[in-house]
Amino acid sequence: MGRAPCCDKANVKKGPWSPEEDAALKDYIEKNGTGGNWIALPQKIGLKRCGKSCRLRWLNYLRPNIKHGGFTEEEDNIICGLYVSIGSRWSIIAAQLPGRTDNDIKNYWNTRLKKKMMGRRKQSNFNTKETNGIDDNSSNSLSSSALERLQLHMQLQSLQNPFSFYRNPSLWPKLHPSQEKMIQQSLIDASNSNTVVMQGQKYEFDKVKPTNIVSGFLQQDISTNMMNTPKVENPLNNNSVPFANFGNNIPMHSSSIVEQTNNMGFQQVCELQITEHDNILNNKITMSNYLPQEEQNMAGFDCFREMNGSNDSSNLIFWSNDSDSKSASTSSWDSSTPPVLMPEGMFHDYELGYSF
DNA sequence: AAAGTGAGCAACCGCTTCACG
DNA sequence: CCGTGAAGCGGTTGCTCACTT
Repeated sequence: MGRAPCCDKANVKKGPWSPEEDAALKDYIEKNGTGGNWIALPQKIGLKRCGKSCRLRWLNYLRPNIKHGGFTEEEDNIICGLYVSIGSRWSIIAAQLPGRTDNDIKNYWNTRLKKKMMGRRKQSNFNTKETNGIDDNSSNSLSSSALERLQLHMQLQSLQNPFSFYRNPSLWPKLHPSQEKMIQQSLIDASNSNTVVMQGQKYEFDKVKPTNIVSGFLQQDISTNMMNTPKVENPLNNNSVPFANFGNNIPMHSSSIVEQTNNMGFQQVCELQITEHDNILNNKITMSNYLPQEEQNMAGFDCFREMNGSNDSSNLIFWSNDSDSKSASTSSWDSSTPPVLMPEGMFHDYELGYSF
């Protein structure tokens, strides 16, 4: 016995909207608003449509200032970056792209952007697949989304061979042996050099440095586990980061994804995401870099959580501070307080970052 | 020219979350 | 605190159209 339907399914029209229906809905809402009740709306207008259908049509198509198609490279970068970071939370991603709807972004990702990304992945992954003998089916326990993000992350990691947590298994969640093998192979691949060039800068692996723990994250002493601290040979662009907040400690990344991905190439953004993951997993930053506070407890690295085979976030050592789990739904497009990436709040969780 | 195929996208479905009495 | 209805959300479906065989 399921719940009652929201409308009389027999008497509502389904399928594509006609121009007349569009005009009626648009005209009514522009004059009277939604009245806070979508279910009652079609009756008032005289439309034989479900209220949910009206809402969807308005939000995704009729609403003013909606953009369709023609995604820019910058938008690609933002979507890519946020997808790797927070997964398929389309409403949150859409909130960072004015004029874009979650449905549009979802479709765009599923039909084009993912292929673009995976295309790079496949190309560069061809050789390592030949030699490492790891069966793709070994990761069946992961959801496709989580696996996809993990693969993207790892592949991009091995592409650029950066310093990262992959050399530091003690910080990992518990994995299935096959998953562990898969990741460790990536480490081997990445271990040939102690120098890496990222975003036009050369980084060099250096001695281990202790780092403070950021509030809300790992409650263990990671000083002995910390990854080698990258040495920045060329100064970062001071215009992009409020360095004054950190004294001599300079975080690897600058402000928000939105700001940072401007003028970046696709690959560069993905590199950035690797760095972001590394920083988070090394407890240097928190999700506040991406999400408003109320989102942070929700938007974890679900792929790792899934790998751990549990929804219990307490099982992950780097996943804590579960006190407030307000829903993501406050982030919807038509919310009165849409979430935005707030540059001024970006760094409040930093305590120490990378040092020269 | 017709049939087959696949990409793109609008819309739907059903579950979750929120708000309110 | 609980129950209920509405809104929000993400996954999925199915239609259309362009391209290929």
